[in-house]
Amino acid sequence: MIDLKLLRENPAHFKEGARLKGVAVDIEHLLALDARRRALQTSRQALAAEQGQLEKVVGPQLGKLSGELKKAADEGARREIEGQIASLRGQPAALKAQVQALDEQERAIEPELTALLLTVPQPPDADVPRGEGPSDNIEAKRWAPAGWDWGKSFSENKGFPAQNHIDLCARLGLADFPRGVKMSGTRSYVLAGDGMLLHQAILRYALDFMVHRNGFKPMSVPVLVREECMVGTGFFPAGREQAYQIEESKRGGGSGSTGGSGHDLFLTGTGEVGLMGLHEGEILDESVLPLKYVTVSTCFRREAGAAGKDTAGLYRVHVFDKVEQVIIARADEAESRVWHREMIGYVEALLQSLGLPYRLLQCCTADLGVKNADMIDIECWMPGRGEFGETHSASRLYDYQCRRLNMRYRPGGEGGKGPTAICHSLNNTVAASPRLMIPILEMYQQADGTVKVPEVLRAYMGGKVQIG
RNA sequence: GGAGAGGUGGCAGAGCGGUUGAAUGCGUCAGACUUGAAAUCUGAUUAGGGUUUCGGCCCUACGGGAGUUCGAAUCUCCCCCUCUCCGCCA
Repeated sequence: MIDLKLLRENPAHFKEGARLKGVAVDIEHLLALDARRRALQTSRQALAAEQGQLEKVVGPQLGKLSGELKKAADEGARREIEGQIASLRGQPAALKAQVQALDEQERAIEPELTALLLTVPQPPDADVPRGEGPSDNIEAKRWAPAGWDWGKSFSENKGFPAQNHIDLCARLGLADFPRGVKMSGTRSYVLAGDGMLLHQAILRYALDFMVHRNGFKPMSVPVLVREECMVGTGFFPAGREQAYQIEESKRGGGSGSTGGSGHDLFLTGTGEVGLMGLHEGEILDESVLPLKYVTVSTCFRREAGAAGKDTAGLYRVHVFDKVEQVIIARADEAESRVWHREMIGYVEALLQSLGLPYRLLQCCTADLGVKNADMIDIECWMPGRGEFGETHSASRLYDYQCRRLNMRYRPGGEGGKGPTAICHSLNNTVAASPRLMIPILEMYQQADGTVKVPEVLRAYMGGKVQIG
């Protein structure tokens, strides 16, 4: 969520940002709603103050009068006092009605304003290249292990033609697609034998890599979360159709403590949701920043709108596992930029240790998504596809996500004074599998159809050197 | 699944119809004392928002929502959450 105050001060900046991202949002209307709400607020508050004053005066008088009423003997005095009470009661009541009327008007605006505000995208940073779509993304760097020549094809490099991972999986019994589909429908799979072991080896290696070499704190977080968590992390409302929804609200039942919940739950599409949700609504001590978290979690994606795309194999699936890194930092642009580079660096080191050719892709404005000020994708070379495939995505969000989550800290350290500040957040994939199995299987295949196990993974596969 | 208890400031914990944004303790910060520290004493210490002549002024919030009342942290209803006991169970 963007800062409404900044929007008021500089609407043009946000209009231009939305335009660059190709997001349609009526900012003029938002500003009008905001202005109207503030006008209502101002007059409401003035009336409420007056009402409060009056109540303080009238209250005790009422108490006194009702005491006198009890004691009053004759009918005449009684009626006199009752009249006074009635008129006293009428005074604040009239104001209260006015306040309520204004309240109602304000409440009528609120949902629309909030909904609109949530859809205003974070403007791209000035140094993000402008573009219309993925084709305008810019390759920023390319790396390959010794012996790999980008100028040559796979078979020229290796001396034999590449099989794609689907064939390799079938031949080596690493994955069973028909049975996956039988149980769970399209985009489902079963990993078997060494395929399952390789999958687990990747995840565990990546987790250890972040924990032991880069000082991240390993966490296990929920993958089944409430709507607020999805909205807070910025995946809703824009990506609502991508998430699986568990309709607990429709089950009813549930009395008291253990019973069913009245709220729907959602399966998360990335560990980022659970990690960022951890400190929702908290005011953190500045000394704990930056928080560096890593999780390995199962990710669920409906892949709505991707019908017919990448239907075969392990590339685009509904359920996968991912090691994800997240950093929650001080509100400082320069610091955010440094962490962004760091987080990309960790992944580069990981991929280099795996010997996988990759490139960094500077995403253009149109490809950033609503949350990001900047995003760098990392793509691994996938010989079976004959092209790069996205395996990582490193996002820099400034305070966009933390504002939604109401995640703050108090600058100035030492118990702190002064106003709170909203944290900055960043995230990046560490390893998503089975997708990362694709470049591994395809790059490590040998002429005889077997697959070498990357050296760094062998310890995680019981010392196995070769599959098949 | 059954039965009960409870959700108050950074934490613990009072308040149970008005002057309580909230006692008290702990923590934290500032000052005093001290060579320094500890101990002690004094003071400060919720957040969000509106408005501002930038000195302030004001509104909102005691899990969330609705209600009763002239007035609600306090009473009623619904929801969410936590805990205890029994049952079941990876």
